Amino acid sequence: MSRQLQKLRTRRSIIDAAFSLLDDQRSLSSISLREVAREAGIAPTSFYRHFKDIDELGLTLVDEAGLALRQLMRQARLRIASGGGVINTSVDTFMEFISDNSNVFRLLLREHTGTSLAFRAAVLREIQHFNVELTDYTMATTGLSPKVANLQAEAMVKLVFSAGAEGLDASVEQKKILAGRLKLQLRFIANGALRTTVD
Amino acid sequence: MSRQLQKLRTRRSIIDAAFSLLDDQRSLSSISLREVAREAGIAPTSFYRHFKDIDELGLTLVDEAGLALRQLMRQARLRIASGGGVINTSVDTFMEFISDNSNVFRLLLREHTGTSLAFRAAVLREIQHFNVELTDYTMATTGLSPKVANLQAEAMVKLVFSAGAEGLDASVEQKKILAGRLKLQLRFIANGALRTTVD
DNA sequence: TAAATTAGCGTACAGTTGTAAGCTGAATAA
DNA sequence: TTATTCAGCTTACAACTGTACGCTAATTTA
Repeated sequence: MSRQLQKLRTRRSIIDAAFSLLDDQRSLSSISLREVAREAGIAPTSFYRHFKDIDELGLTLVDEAGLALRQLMRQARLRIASGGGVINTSVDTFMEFISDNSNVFRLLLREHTGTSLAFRAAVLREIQHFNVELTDYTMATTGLSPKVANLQAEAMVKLVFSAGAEGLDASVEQKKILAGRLKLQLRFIANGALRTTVD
Repeated sequence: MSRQLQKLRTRRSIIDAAFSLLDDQRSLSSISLREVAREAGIAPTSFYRHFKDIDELGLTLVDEAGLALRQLMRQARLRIASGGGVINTSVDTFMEFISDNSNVFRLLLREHTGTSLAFRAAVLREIQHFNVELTDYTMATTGLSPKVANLQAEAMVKLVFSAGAEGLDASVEQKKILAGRLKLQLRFIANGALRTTVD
């Protein structure tokens, strides 16, 4: 087998090993290099052939998680096009995502308020993507001013992420209730933004 | 000096030591018993005379942090009584709090999404206090239905905490901007809740 | 084919961790 | 006064950490 390909595969197995360790009891700052290496089936020192640090691996994981979320958004946009309502479709898509990729979302959630400045910044960048896209969408569909559209988008993204956090630990029925409540809260904001005078 | 008193003092110095270690780079799960003991000026094993675990200390810290926040709310209520608007006064009081007690708020924020189920539950209880009190207040002052009042309160608390998180890393000017934006977003919700039909 | 590169390994070390065991001296109780 | 209690200490140990160093074997290059 080609050397390059093998290296890529090992790298992937390190990344996968790390994700699998990030359950609801572990965070990036609490997994050790040796533990990741063990899970990936390599010697501790071999780790360094792929990443300078555990931190470099961490940033890679945040990037991958952000990418997965952005792909989710594209998917949601497709579903919106085929009817169902923006809020409904977006919330449902999002809730599906956190159920199917709980460790991925958990990583973003955890590191958003975590102990590493670099990780926090990386997660914030990903969230900013959401804010920008939702702001643009809002301006295009409602004609709200940039300022109001941005405030609305930011508030909505915060509520969605916050509900997602609750959803991680919730049962299926609880998630349904949660999604219903979230949709109403988002409508509050949408309706309120239309009628609130700014400045 | 009395033995009892001395024990209480040592206990306090352990708690204070722990809080002082919880800066923006450390969380409960990353501070060690030995480190806390070192900071408190006692031998590592003496720690056990006061707490069974590092976890027991952690729960104590969360309780103290929650208490501090509840005291803050009382203070805010007093200020509201003397005029200025509910949202304005509450946000300003809250922002002052996170500036003056950043490590206390950071603890709640961190453990809210942290790796310990017990800590997450403890923080959630504290947040629930906020939701309940704000729900009651909203029903009393606006006459909204319990359901809508609760949805509104929950959304508001989430936005406030989320803005608080951003405020921790922000400069004074940034905090002002943040507070202004938060106030507008809370008005969106307040206005929206009044006008959104539920069910 | 011969030489160079390199992914992965084994060994090793110093530093940290939690905590068990037992001692000491001072505050308290009798 | 004498006996008891107990907060805090010292010492000790096994488990774990990150990572430096040098070797091996196989792929890649010349």
